[in-house]
Amino acid sequence: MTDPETRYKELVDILQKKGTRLTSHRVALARLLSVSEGHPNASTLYLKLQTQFPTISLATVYKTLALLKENGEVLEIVLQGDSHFDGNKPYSHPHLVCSVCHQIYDADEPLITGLLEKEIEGKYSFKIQRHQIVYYGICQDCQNKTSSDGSDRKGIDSE
Amino acid sequence: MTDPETRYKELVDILQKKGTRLTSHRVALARLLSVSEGHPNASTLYLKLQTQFPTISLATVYKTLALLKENGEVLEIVLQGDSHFDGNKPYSHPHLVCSVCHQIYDADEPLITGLLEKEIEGKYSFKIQRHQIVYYGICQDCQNKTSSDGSDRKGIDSE
DNA sequence: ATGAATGCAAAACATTTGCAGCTCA
DNA sequence: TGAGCTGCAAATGTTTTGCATTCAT
Repeated sequence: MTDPETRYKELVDILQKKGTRLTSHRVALARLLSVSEGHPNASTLYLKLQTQFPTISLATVYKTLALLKENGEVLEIVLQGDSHFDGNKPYSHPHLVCSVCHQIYDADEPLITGLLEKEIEGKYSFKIQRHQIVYYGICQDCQNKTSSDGSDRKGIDSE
Repeated sequence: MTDPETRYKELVDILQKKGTRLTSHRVALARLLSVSEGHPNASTLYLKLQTQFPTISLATVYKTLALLKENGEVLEIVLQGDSHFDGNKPYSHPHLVCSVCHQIYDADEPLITGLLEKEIEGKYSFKIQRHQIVYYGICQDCQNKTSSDGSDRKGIDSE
């Protein structure tokens, strides 16, 4: 949607307007989130930040993610084992999780989603606030890797 | 779907046919799962079993749930904090989670689901194996409790 | 300068694991 | 009888918390 630079400024702006302090670590996490294309977890974000900010702590990463989430600027995807974070599309949307490589892909919200939610709200008298939709399966890359040439090719391809 | 008694026999049958041993604790968990209407987590199952089997351990509950899950007889619903289990409808289907009372409700799979999955499979070349769809919001009970008479009524109603 | 934010280490959880001993088949 | 199962306790891994110190404003 928005380019990383714009999104970065947006995130910093929001923190500023909320009256929270713009520490170097928060700014760095905002920048990292804005340029992240995947769906990193807290540890991954921490490790990446650590190269530039050797004193940053994992606790600060968690606290800053919580802060951004409270303000609706980060989407948390709760998976088995740990949570993953999206600071670029912080609204409910479906994800595809590959059972082989464990990569997480974004999916567009299908057009009928609105109708579907209306159906559920009517049928169960349930007021929907948000959703987490995850499809598990095999991604295109992993289908190609395992189908054509068979057998396992440890160490031949990139990880 | 099936009544508890039938489902209980089914579960025991499956364990038997798989060649695993029918220990008293496994049989008890099978029975408990078959009569459970909600979506208990491991601790809840453990606590309920403990009243009849004081020596049962939480580890055994986890191991037995894993065994049943491997055989496709239990559905695990991964939520923030812990997993919940359904031994009666062990196939992917949507759930509604109330943000107020944290109750988990079953939803029927909408009829268009098949089409939706075909759309995703085509668009992303992703081979879907299963899904976990969770809608978060306010359930009917909690809407009624908080809307009409306003304010909080601690201790007046049942928990 | 002062209160919010930080790093650290410890705590809090759910879940898993290793293993000696028990028990179902 | 003996492999599979069990309970126990310890280990694991993620996330949270308490608190003295630091730092943005």
